[in-house]
Amino acid sequence: MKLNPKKTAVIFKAFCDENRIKILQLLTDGEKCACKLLEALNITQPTLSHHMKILLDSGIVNGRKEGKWMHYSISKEGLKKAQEYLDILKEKGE
Amino acid sequence: MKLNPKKTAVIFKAFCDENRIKILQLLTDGEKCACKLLEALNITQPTLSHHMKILLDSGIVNGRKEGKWMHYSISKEGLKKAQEYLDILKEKGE
DNA sequence: AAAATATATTGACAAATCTCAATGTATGGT
DNA sequence: ACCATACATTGAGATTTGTCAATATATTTT
Repeated sequence: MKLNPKKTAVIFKAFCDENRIKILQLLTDGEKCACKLLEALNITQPTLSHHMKILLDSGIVNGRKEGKWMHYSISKEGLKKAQEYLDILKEKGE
Repeated sequence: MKLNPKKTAVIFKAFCDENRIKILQLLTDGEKCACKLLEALNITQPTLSHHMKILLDSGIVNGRKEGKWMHYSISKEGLKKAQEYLDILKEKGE
């Protein structure tokens, strides 16, 4: 198997920033709205919004809008895909 | 389990640059010296050296010096650790 | 319709990252 | 000792990224 370098980099951008790791960690105990995440982090609302966009683009996080609220949760499929990509790097290509 | 945000980000920096993905992909079929990697990539030697340092720091790549040559290979332990970190993000914290 | 709330977008700035040319450091060969 | 080779380091420029204040949009409430 072969990875698309550009696409792969986009996926793993989810994990290469300190605040995004914190966000993902907060989401491990279930779906949370942006306002809850904001409370737990020492960043401003636009900064959170910026990180959430990157996380959505990576496919590691899902978003669901409900009224005024944006609910975010970890995408198991996204995580699974990321792990599969790491598996590909383990494969010995003959 | 809890992740250290800073350390985790350092590990995953290995995968969030296009050229580093290409490098990792080249290493999937076994150990290679820097000169071979350089041939295969459209970057200068200092740029390669820069990326290899990041890859070594991440623990995803091992380095072995033999005479004039630097041999790089994928660290299975490093990859395993990265996958374990992704597993932690899957865990539902009650 | 006006006000309030939750989030996104824009624009600006600072810091980090990527890249290269030039130079430095080992190591091996002559 | 000198030269060549393989790689690392330094320094500089360009791009990207992270951050914030200000503003915009969407939704609910009054």
